[in-house]
Amino acid sequence: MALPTLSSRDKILDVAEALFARRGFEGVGMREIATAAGLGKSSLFHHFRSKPQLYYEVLGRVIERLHDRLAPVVASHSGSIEKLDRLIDVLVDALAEQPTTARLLLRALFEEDATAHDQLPEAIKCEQVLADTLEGIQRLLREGVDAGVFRSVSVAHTVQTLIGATVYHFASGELGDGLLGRPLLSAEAVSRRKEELHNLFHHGLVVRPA
Amino acid sequence: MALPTLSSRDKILDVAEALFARRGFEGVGMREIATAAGLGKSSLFHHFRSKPQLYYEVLGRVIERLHDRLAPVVASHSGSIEKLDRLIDVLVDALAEQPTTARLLLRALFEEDATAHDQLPEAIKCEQVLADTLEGIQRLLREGVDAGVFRSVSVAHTVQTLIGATVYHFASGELGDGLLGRPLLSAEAVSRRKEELHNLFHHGLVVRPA
DNA sequence: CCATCACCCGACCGATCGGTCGGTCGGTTG
DNA sequence: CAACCGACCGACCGATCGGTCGGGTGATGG
Repeated sequence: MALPTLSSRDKILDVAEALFARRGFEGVGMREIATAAGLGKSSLFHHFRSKPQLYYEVLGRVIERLHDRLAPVVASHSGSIEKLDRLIDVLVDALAEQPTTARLLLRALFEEDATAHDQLPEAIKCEQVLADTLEGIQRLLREGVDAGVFRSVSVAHTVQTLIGATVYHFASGELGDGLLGRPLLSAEAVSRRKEELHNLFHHGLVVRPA
Repeated sequence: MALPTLSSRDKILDVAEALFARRGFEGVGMREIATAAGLGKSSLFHHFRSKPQLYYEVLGRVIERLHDRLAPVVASHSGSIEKLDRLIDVLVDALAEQPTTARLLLRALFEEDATAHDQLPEAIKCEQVLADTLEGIQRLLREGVDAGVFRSVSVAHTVQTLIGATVYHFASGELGDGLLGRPLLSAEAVSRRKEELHNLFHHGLVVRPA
């Protein structure tokens, strides 16, 4: 475990990410973040202008991490089915590796900005990268529909289904099959989830009558 | 619009439901709820013991409303496929009719209880009814799998997919197809969503090669 | 006519919120 | 040596948090 004495700024971002993921923007105080990072509260404001700015910096990191993994998939030159399968795999992998991602992303996707933080440059960039990522997925689906490989669907609806089925799955308790409560992010569980989604999108749930 | 001068208690519950759905437990103050209900803050504490108690009373109403609509479906004596279809229809209808339901439910499903509210009797009842509802859906799926009508799946995973695909859809902005931003809860949009889900679970997304 | 009651309110409480201020410390620079 | 610097901190600010308290009001009923 090489701990290269990571800078205070990164340390703050890390603990803030964990806390915001768990309890949301309003549920976490700056003092709590500071003590969790081993600093005084005032020191946070040396590195970040305000609480919203810190929040969106955290969120931006998360969204960008995800974007960087998804972008090559949607930009690749394979067939629509393989692209969809790879998208599911990469998405599930990314969400499983960092448990904070799903929760922060889910909050970002459905939560309203109580106070108008939208003018923050960090918030604007977040929204931009996120929109870009989602639009990439839409394009992937649209291509498949145009090529006749996918059924004619509302791609917007399908994206939401895909997001809901993945992000929500990892954001919620991940109850697992029989092993209630256990964290259960084993490689086996992850590949099981991928298989479920592959099958659902390939064949649906209902067994073919013939 | 018959306004039967609904009791202050119900008025409080209504406005609190709307506010909690929008900004979550931590994001809403008692004073805001009070003024929105046309009362003084102290009056809230005449009807409800504490803020968590009010929150879980709100949540309980929502969950029970949903439970009451879903229970007859899972208890009915039709085939698994029809049951699934009806489940989707009823679920989508319920979420579309009251936009607060999806958001409150989503929060309840994935948010952690920051402070241990779990000892509240209202919270316990919430969790009970919710667990009962989810278990009913699991039973529905399990029956279908046992009867060979559904593919062999992890029913827990499938429930989460179903929840994610419906609850998340209505909790998020519901961007709609091309009409960005518009509320768009028209009957047409709702039945479109049902159709998408029916098709997904019946056939998947990929067009059959033969 | 008076007691009771549900209902409602303004004033207030201690705690905590995000954020500021003045200042200390250790490490470059010249 | 002095001058400067980023990192950090304790003390403090006004505002707001959930919650309490005592008292007011209007309808009810003996």
